[in-house]
Amino acid sequence: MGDRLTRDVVIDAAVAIVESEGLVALSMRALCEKLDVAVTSIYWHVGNKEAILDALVDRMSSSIVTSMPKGRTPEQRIVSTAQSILAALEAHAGLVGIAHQRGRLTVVFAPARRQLAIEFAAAGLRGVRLAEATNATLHYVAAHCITIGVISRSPEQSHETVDLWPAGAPIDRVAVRRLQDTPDTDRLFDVGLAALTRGLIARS
Amino acid sequence: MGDRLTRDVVIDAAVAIVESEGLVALSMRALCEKLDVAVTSIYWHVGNKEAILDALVDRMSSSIVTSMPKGRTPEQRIVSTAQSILAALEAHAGLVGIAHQRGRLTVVFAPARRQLAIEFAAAGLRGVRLAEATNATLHYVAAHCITIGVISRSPEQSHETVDLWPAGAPIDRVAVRRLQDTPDTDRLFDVGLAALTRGLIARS
DNA sequence: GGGCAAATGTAATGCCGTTACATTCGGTCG
DNA sequence: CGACCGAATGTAACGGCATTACATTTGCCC
Repeated sequence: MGDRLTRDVVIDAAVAIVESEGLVALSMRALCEKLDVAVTSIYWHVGNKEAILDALVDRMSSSIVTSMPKGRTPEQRIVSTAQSILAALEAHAGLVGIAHQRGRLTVVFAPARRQLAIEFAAAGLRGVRLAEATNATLHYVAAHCITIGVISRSPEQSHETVDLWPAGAPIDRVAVRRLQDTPDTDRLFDVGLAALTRGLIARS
Repeated sequence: MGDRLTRDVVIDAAVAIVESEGLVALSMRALCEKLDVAVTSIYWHVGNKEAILDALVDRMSSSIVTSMPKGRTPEQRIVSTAQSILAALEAHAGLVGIAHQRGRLTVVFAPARRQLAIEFAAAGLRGVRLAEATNATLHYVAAHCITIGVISRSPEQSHETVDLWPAGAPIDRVAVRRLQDTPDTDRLFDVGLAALTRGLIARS
């Protein structure tokens, strides 16, 4: 009975719910039930569900630390940085979409953006090209995260296979087989990232 | 009074709602109100809201036509194909996310996937590398579409500017200024796409 | 102890998807 | 023609959601 409700307590409970049952399970009712408190108390302390989501994004933002990039060449360090961002974001997969919706992903990315820009500069890029390369890389990572998040929220994928190569096609059998089954998304990310940085660094 | 309700009529109305007021406005109640019919009639003819969404995705799938790729080099044709997919999907921006959730985006992409694979093959790629390049490019386009869709559904962006370069930084002033303000997403897509294809085609 | 604001609770409103049940309509068959 | 039966539609609810008007309690200060 001595325990007074605090904004922090509410946010803690929200984090707990999201991390154990996912973002969809986060409702005001579930929250007040977990806290054994009336709904209105939450509104008193936090205000809104929007405010709760904002607070969750804040928590995520501050808990994300991007490790130092590894590698000898700028290209390696760029890839390393992007991968470390991805790893950091994947730990809070459900929240990335929300953070993005509120334009907060930019803030979360700030250190990584700085790091990437330095590495692209070290690779010889300047001015507009430097800025565009940095932003394109960040956009690549962000888009991948959000896409994965959207996938993970859906219950079952249909996976209907479409036969692309009925007749004798101008593509070898190995490629055809690989094109049929659904690809590994992580692998896809790495392949794309490597190609993207290579293409960005290369002279126009 | 002679007009009997049909599945097609329901789907038509659903399309109309989505195209005029967006996907969020599509509720069973809004639908039956537009049709001047009881809710249960919709359930009788279509079944579910899930079924309605599926039907919408089907409509989108069949209405998407990817134009012939333009350009002389394979690289140009790959970029052209990806851009034409993007344009086709952006016409139905709201539905892309749903299609993706149900794994239907793969089906929608089928012709484009074929086209891309042929062009990558023309660029000299074979086997696993060919398949991976194709999938990575498609994933790039899809992820961008979904990301844009997520953005467009949010009311207002925060756009809080983070000052990245307080002290004398190893980056030129032009780049810094460009890195400060929020970039144009379409431009970002094009820059990334060009670099991605260049990097994918280049020898390992 | 009185008063006052902070904190919490009760109970409602209006959305949403969905469904149990009653009703009407249209055609077929005796 | 009229009974019948299933297809089609309507009524009215259920449970869940976010939110809020209003009453009530609690804790603290004077």
